[in-house]
Amino acid sequence: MKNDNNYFCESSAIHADVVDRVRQTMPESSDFHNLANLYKMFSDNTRLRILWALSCEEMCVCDLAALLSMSGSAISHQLKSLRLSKLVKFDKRGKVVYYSLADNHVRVIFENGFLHVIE
Amino acid sequence: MKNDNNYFCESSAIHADVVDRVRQTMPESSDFHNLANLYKMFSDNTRLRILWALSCEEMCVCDLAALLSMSGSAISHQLKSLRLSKLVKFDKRGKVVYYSLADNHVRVIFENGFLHVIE
DNA sequence: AAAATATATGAACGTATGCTCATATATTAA
DNA sequence: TTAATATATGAGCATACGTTCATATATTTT
Repeated sequence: MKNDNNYFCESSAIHADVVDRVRQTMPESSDFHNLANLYKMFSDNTRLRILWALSCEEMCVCDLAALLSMSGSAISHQLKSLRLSKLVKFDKRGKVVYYSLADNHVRVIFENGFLHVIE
Repeated sequence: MKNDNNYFCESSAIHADVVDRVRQTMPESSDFHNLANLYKMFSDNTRLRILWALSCEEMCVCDLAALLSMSGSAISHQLKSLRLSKLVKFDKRGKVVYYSLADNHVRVIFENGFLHVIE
């Protein structure tokens, strides 16, 4: 017989003490949500290269499109995500919009990531 | 008239010097690929909570299912991804499989992430 | 004012992703 | 040996995501 409890393993949770202990120190749900969204920005090749480029120098949309051999539209869409996540800031000068990193956290996150990847 | 060059902004790349400079220091394509895949593991709420739980204590599939109120199947599928990414290791004792973090890099990545999220 | 340029954005489309469900395998218990 | 338990896995499905395309807006150039 398959009842609801089966799915949640309650009738047989092998280490209730472990589960309880971990549960009590769990960060808030919203923290995980925010963290997942932050890492999502780093989980796409295009966004990753954009962030890396901006960690070198301020660049406009057209520069980024040329650097990555992609359409300005694709770059612009990704920049919108990065803006919404507050990872980049921009400065419009004439008809050109210059993007740069919002703060240095991004650089730190990069460094740690590369450390792990290179091993 | 719309030609191929339009899409790559070559005819008008506003700052060819900047683009060239950044291009020359670009990491290899495979590095970005690996890094994106690493962060992808951290970009999902379920995986993030699994990793966090395992950063506290070694846990079996059933424990994790109970902790996160999810099916063992869902947990098992995610653990497979984490295994393939070499972020977790496991130890089968009897019919129970105990999972734990593969190394301490995961903890470091977590700490940096939370720092940014909390601000 | 009209044309050209840089960027932004909504819709559409194909692909990737995460979960469920059914089922398989391995181990222990009866 | 048979039943029960813990985990793994493939197929299917609904949703999310990233790019293209068409088009809009803002600014500069002619």
